[in-house]
Amino acid sequence: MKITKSFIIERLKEKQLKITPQRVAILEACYQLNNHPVAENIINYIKHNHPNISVGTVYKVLDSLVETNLLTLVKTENGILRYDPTVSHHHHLYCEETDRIADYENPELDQLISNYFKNKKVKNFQIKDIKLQITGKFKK
Amino acid sequence: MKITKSFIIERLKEKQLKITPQRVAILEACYQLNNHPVAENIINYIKHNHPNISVGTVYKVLDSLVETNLLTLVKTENGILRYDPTVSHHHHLYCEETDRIADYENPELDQLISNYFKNKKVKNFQIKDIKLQITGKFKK
DNA sequence: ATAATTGCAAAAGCTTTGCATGGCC
DNA sequence: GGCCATGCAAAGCTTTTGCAATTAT
Repeated sequence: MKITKSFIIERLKEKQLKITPQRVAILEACYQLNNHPVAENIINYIKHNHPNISVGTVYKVLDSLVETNLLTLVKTENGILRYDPTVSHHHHLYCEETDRIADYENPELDQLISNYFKNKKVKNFQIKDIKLQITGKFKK
Repeated sequence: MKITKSFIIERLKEKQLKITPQRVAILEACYQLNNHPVAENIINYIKHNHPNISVGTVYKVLDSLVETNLLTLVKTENGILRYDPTVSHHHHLYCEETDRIADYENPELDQLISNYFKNKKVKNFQIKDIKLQITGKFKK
């Protein structure tokens, strides 16, 4: 899927966010950077077009994009926030040797798990969503 | 399972770690605090017995406990490190309203998923481990 | 004895905040 | 024009680091 500027603007408009060059650039960067970027990755990526963008702005924009569900946060265990532009249901492949994280979609598997939990409830817990964190190695 | 001091010391010895009061207290705290504590929780918990323990020491000890696999890190999306004393294979229940995280074990489900991936490989990825992030609500 | 661990304090890293300025609708 | 977003810089919070003093084996 090719990410165009108008696609980005459409997403922002849907959420009634004002269209600013910074927001467009940041959301676009999240789509282009395919590795669930951290704030610094985004800043570097947009630096040539927005040399004066401030770190504070980037974090504020990211906050509002997460709040409006244009981005989601990725769970990690190293204490750095990473952002994911894919908001539809999917799982993550975590490389155990590098910091690479990839998306993984599999509706068939979702169905299997969902069916399993139709019969077997988790005690004292109401399930809303299940995501797999799949750890391993990417093949070269 | 009752956690005794000698149980803790046994775990440390298995990993050839020197037995210090700080290490014993910190590992014990991780077992007693049932909510995948952050460093601050641990410091508060052991404060009455170790009023002068230093923050730096706590982090260094936690590092070595993670390195020796006496603790694991929990994946979160808010950038704070949380520690888990259960190192055997298990999943996590994440409360969507609070920061509560609970362990969830289910060998039958593990089997189901493992069987599924025997036939259906993930492209360009060699799976080592699969954990579920189950989001939802704890029932009162 | 000696090698590792601790405490302390400083520094580092990431993120948030406040406020004046500027830009979008 | 009015309100919201941005830039800047300072502050905040969590975690790491270096080193001298202490402790476990």
